[in-house]
Amino acid sequence: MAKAKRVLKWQRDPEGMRLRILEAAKAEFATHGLAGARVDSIAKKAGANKRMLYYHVGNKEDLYLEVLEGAYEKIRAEERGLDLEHLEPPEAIARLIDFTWNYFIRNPEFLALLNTENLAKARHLKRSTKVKSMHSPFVEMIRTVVTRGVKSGDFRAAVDPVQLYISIAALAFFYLSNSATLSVIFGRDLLSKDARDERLEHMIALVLAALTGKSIAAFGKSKAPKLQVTAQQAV
Amino acid sequence: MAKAKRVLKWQRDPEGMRLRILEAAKAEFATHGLAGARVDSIAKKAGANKRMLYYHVGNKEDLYLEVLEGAYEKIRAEERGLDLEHLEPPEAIARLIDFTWNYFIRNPEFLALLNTENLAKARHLKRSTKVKSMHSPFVEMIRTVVTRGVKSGDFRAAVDPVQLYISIAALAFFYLSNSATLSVIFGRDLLSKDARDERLEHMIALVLAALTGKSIAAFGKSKAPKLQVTAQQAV
DNA sequence: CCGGAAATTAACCCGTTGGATAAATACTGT
DNA sequence: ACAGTATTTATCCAACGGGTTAATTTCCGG
Repeated sequence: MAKAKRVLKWQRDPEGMRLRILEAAKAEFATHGLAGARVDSIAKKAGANKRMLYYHVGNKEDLYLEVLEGAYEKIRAEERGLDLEHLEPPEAIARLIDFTWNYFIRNPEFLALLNTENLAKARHLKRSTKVKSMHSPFVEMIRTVVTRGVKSGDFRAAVDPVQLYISIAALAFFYLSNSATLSVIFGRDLLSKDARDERLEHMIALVLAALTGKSIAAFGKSKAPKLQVTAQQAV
Repeated sequence: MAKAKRVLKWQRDPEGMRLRILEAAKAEFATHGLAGARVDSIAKKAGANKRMLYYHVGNKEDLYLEVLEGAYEKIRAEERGLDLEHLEPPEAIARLIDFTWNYFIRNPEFLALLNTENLAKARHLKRSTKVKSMHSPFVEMIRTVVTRGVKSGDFRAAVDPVQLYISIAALAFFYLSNSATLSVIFGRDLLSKDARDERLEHMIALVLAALTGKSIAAFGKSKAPKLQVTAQQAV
């Protein structure tokens, strides 16, 4: 009877199963893209059966969309916890950059998912009702910081918050998302601790120098590490 | 005899065929990624037969690598024609940004290919002998511009040319590569003529303001359109 | 304790896809 | 001309992969 009885049958756990499926799917889609992802592989990783995916979520594309929406929800949630209102404008921008950078580092699948979705020309995102509704009041948050900075004299000129946000995301996103090819091209490991610190410093220096007019050298060394926004995990 | 004789048999054209295959492959890989690309589809688009791909290039991955190498060669070639040496440092940087931006716009497949390769963790690029040897003397070109700018007093502080190059590429790359999702999120068409002009202006303003210390507003409106670097096609 | 719904498994279906084989056709040098 | 090679076409196939069907097991309300 020792081995004979198999593994105590199985237990029911719909919610848990659903989560495990989505988690496994996120990993799979992130590493292989939409077309490269294998449904069977997701099932196995989730400790499930292929049929379960269809039972709990839907077909491959539904699954993918759900994963994508989840990813957006997660970052937006963390962003909301940033509250830049109570910081001096330059500090606020620095914190935003720091957060964005570290979020991307902590969640590499997010980068991959976005790239995958853009390869698909945002085909899935377009048909998503959820995501469209959550276009963050984040832009407003940034707009406030910028105008506040201009008034206080910290910033020299107003900047379109959308442009600024995209630029900040760009500086971090591109570096991390393309670190593999860039590392080969430039022959240096761009993901080493030192390289990452240097990059964060550079980004903050670049943006703040542009906004404040102070020398790009004024934002060196000390700044970045100090304000480490690790932001409470929002899940 | 009018229709009977078919289409005059066929003509031999190895080089032409090879080019058509690579061109078709570039388009296919760019739109569907590596896993999503279909060999048959490439063949059809090239006006060829699947067997031809294997005959002239090799299997799917070989084909992909060749396309990727070609893409790198092309941009490096155009970059070489930029000669920033004869420009005032700020002009040189502006021109570099302008060129990068317009190159990306003219060659959207390049962006997609890079993303695809990064999804694959640069697996193919690593085993490429060609690409590694051509890591542009481009970095040196930029380094020269920067140090020249510092000496002349145009720039306030020296910046690591690699960081600067990555940042410039980032500002353009991310915006264009992610325009699909960003457009959905922000609810505006980021690829309209106006939006593109605005973006170019913003990028130049941001980088030059950071480097020179002049107000971010000083680089408005007029600058960008004037120096249109369309760069002679290098193929 | 039992009947039925919910959850899970095992097995199969069938179009697709990368790749291979073999035969046909054009071209080249001699 | 003609042999030999380079190029191209026409089929074929085994594996894969998404999706489905049907049977099995757990659980919950009455």
